[in-house]
Amino acid sequence: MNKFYITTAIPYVNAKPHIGHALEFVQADTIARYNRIIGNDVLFLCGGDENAIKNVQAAEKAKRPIQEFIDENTKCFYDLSKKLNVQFTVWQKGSDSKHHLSSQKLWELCALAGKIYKKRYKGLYCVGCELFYEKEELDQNGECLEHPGRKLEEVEEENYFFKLSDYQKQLNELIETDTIAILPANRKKEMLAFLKRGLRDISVSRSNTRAKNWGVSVPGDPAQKMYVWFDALNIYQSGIGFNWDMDKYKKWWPANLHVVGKGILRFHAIYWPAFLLAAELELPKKIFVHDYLTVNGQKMSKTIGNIVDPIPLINKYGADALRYYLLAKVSPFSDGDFSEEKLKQAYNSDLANGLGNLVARVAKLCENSGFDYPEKEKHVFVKDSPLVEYLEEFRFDEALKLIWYEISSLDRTIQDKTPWKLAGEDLHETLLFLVEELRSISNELKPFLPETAEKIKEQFKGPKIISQKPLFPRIYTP
RNA sequence: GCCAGGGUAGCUUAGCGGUAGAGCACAGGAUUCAUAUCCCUGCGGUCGUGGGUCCGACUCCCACCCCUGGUACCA
Repeated sequence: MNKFYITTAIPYVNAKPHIGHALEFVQADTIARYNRIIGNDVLFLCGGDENAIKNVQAAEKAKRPIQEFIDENTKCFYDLSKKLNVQFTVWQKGSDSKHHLSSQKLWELCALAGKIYKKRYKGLYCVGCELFYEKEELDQNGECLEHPGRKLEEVEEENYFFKLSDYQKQLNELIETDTIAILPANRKKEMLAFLKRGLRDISVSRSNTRAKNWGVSVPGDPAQKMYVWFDALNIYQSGIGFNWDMDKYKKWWPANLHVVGKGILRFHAIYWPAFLLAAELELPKKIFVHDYLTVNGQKMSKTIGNIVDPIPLINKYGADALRYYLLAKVSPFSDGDFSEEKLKQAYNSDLANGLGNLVARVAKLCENSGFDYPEKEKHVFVKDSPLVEYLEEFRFDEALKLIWYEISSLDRTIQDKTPWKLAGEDLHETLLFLVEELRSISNELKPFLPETAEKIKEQFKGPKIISQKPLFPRIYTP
């Protein structure tokens, strides 16, 4: 049995989850479930990036105590995962003291290796945003886009820096040779292009004042907090015991797969491996980079007010319906679009008329026949089969297309054999074939639509098969 | 600005030198085991725009337009 350690990105908890988070959860869960089915020992981690300054700002805006605000938002993400049947094994909070100690250990290892040093940093600071900006990021008046009319201050601060520049050659080699594999290939090229331009050292700490005294303290310097990414990435290690249960850590590290959105690839492909190299720890094996969801062709944004909350959709259509949409109708390697209209369409044509109707008609035929259908075990994830290849390449859309082709083939077979006109051995043989095919389909659906797969399995396990209420009742109203 | 990827029927997309394929949606027909379902047939494309190469281009070359991402110490 091989171990398989998979992570999603650690969501920011400054706001409630949206449908984009659901996309990543479901993609990663499908990979995790697939690995469990083929017999791997799986650990599936998510958590909350709770130490970012933006969380503090969001809490202040909401006039709430920080910890309370964060705990509440974190719970929303956790609840979403539950509602989507996403089976995380570990949920690591960034505000957890174990995580703090673990991150301090990582820092100490980097410092011990001589890769962290102190330097004065001078930059243009926007008090409104509480962020530093580069000159190129500002408008023609030299003011930040969010706060026009407000002058930026030149702030000088002493920070700790990480010697990222030492790792350019090594990282290039690691990515080039797929020692750290980045999928799809154009994302790998993007990172190689980034490396080619040369790496600068990065600041990895903030003054307590600037961090609003929130976050992980720098070891040996209580006046400074860690740069959020330094500790956020380390959630992948702190969640599995780094510096608090080393046996557990040794069992699971390194990560076999990080699932991330395209916007945070650099942190995972460049910074994270560099920190680990400095600390002389092992490196993640693979990074799967998905794109984003638009809504009705528009980018989701608070300003436009088109953020889609997945919870009501799950309540209305069911977790598997949303899972189906996100996996089958969104291309994993390019931006996909979401609208409730499209979800409803996919629900009615593919789930209600397709899978659901097929299940209903076969069940009724079996019930009417009065025959027995003894259960047989069958493996569907056969090495080198197209379905497995699609799964290994994260082509969930193609994988489901394949399964839906089988569904419509079965419908055609039924049409062709007209079992309602048959009797005796002819009928039994035909129905046995249909039942076996349906059992295969339910097995194949397990990583994608776990609840539905289970229902079909139960209904068709035999020996007696009877009709039950529809899996996906058709939806007529808007 | 520069770099990478993309623009194919209403929607999602396959094809990447030899008279455009699929699914959904839509229209008609047939059937009744089934969730007004399923099955069959049909409708629907000057393949982003303008040039060029070639006997022949969605497919190769050039220019331009639009979309997405990257272009670091914001996430």
